[in-house]
Amino acid sequence: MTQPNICPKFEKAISILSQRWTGLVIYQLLNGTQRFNEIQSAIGISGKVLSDRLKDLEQKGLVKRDVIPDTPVVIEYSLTDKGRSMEPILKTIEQWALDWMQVDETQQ
Amino acid sequence: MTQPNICPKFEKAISILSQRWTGLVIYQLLNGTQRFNEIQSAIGISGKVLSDRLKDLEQKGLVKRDVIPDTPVVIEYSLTDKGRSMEPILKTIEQWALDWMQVDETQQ
DNA sequence: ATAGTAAGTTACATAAAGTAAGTTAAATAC
DNA sequence: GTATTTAACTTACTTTATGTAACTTACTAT
Repeated sequence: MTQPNICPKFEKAISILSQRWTGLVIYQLLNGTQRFNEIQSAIGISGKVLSDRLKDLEQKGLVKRDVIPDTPVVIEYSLTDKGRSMEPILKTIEQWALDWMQVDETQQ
Repeated sequence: MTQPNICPKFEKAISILSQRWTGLVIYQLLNGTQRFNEIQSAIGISGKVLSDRLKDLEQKGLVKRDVIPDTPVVIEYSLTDKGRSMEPILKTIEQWALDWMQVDETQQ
């Protein structure tokens, strides 16, 4: 047996979540529509990687990018239905974190 | 605002899950105790990275490594209680995958 | 003796992420 | 009206993570 035997849908889902920052970006957008710099300062991601992630998430249909023709132009990011459907996943992780994670310096 | 304002426990939890392969390794071990090569061939991970991940998960208290003094020696990996406590997370992801993921070549 | 298996490790190559400076366009600030 | 600031990125470069393939060690089977 050299071929993986994992459900391809599950594999795809977990490959999304296991990309660094993706979970945090979606978690952050669960709070509602936000602008680039808001997301960036909220989660402490670099502009370059946030830009990558947002493009990727948009392309995957999880995030919507809206250009508001204000002056100057404003760009708003929000979750699509598909994006919002990940809420139970993030909430389950949140609960697990509260139950099992301890924050101290001596343990990584 | 330049500092992140995310709950540190949540951040820690999601940093575990957003490390490539970690979710799949735990998911795989939900099926019960397994040996190195079993995990490797089941999920299609390289020996090097699996070795890294198992050490890491052991150090985080999620995975237990048992040396069975058979001849030749057998090494078994299994989840600790803490590791098994991630089951709801993985199951939620699994359900989401069934509901929302489509597997085809035209979409990434 | 020779080959095979389990559980890794090592050396090297490629890809992803981080850092910091630069870009564009419009909006104040002086 | 020139100079600075802000938003939303992009570019160039460095560091870290991951992948690939060959090697190791200890035992077993042929």
